[in-house]
Amino acid sequence: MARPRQFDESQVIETLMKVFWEKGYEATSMKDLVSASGLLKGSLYGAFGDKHAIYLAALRHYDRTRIQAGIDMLGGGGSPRQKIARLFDGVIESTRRGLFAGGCLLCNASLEMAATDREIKNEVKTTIRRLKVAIMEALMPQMANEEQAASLAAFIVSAYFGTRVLAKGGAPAAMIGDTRDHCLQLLH
Amino acid sequence: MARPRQFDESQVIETLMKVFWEKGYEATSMKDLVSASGLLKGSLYGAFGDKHAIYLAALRHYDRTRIQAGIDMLGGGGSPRQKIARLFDGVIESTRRGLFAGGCLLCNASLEMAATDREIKNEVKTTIRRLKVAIMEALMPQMANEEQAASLAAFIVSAYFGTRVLAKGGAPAAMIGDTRDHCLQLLH
DNA sequence: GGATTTATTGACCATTCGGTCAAAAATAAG
DNA sequence: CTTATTTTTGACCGAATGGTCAATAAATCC
Repeated sequence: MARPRQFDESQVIETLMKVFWEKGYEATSMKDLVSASGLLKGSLYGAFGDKHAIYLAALRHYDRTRIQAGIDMLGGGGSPRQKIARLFDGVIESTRRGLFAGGCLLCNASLEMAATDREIKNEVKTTIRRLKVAIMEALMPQMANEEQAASLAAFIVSAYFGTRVLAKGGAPAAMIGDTRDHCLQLLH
Repeated sequence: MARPRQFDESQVIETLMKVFWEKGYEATSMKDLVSASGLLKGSLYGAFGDKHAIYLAALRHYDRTRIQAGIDMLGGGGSPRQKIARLFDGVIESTRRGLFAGGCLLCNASLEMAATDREIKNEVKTTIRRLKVAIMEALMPQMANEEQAASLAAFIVSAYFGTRVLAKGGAPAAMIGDTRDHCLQLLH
């Protein structure tokens, strides 16, 4: 009954996300998004809405893919200690290789946007909670009770986010390794 | 022999810094800087250079004042444990009161600018090292050797930066308290 | 007071910004 | 084929962007 979309929405949002991921919200122009996606402005507005809506969609896509990948890693086999180690090893690995400069989109969004943008802040808050709960569940086998797990999980999220700041700030990979080691030390 | 400046440079840079601190680099316009400082564009360019140079000057001012204030706190009396506790209590305090939304300018700069701006990255890297060394020295009395102190300091910087991300992302103050407690736990 | 030097001022610049819209094109239903 | 519906397209918009500059003003030195 009508003309169909000539692109795959989820494929396009993956591309758009990467632009925001690398450059941040303000430094990304609609022109950047247009040329990265291959679509024209009108199509982007038609499919996703304005720049802000695209950013929000990108952030949700990041949650559904990258954060979920981290959570999946936590769900795999091994001791709590091994699971948490895997989380940090991902950062160390990508710092050593130094290919992609985006860091963590969730952290980027938290610092660039959350203070002035309620909608983004809510999204960030929700995703942080999701990650914390997943870490908590990974820890449970070794914990005396839920409160203990929750508080250690909060701590690990902090340390993890801290490594993302350090990594982007050009700190040596050894600092991230040190952080990892001390976190694991808290798991006996 | 010539007309003198009609403003106090260091007073103006304090004001300019606060604008970048709250809004970030890209979201801050020259108009913002003009109206915050009370100066006109030409005077700003004459005294500090272009927008990028002003940002760099602001970052250095942040190092000289706010980071130095943190370092001074570490230098005061008390056990290593008490000194580190003070560092985190500052974040918890300001999170609870929730007055100023800027978070930590050093973290903001690291995530917004360091990946794409070599000059900013160098400044960030230097300041992070300065902070790490200060923490290290605060820890020394309780450490077996310098390497141990260095690695624990790296870890504390990570956790500390992590709390700045969490705080801006709207995480509850309790999460920051949990982070603090687990850090202190590593100091006997 | 005249000369010299620097700071201030505000008009001005080209470019880019995010966003809109009417016309054209493509599809499916009748 | 006609009609109805939606997407695509690219020209277009006003506003805001970072930055420049010539004219003016204020100070010091001789």
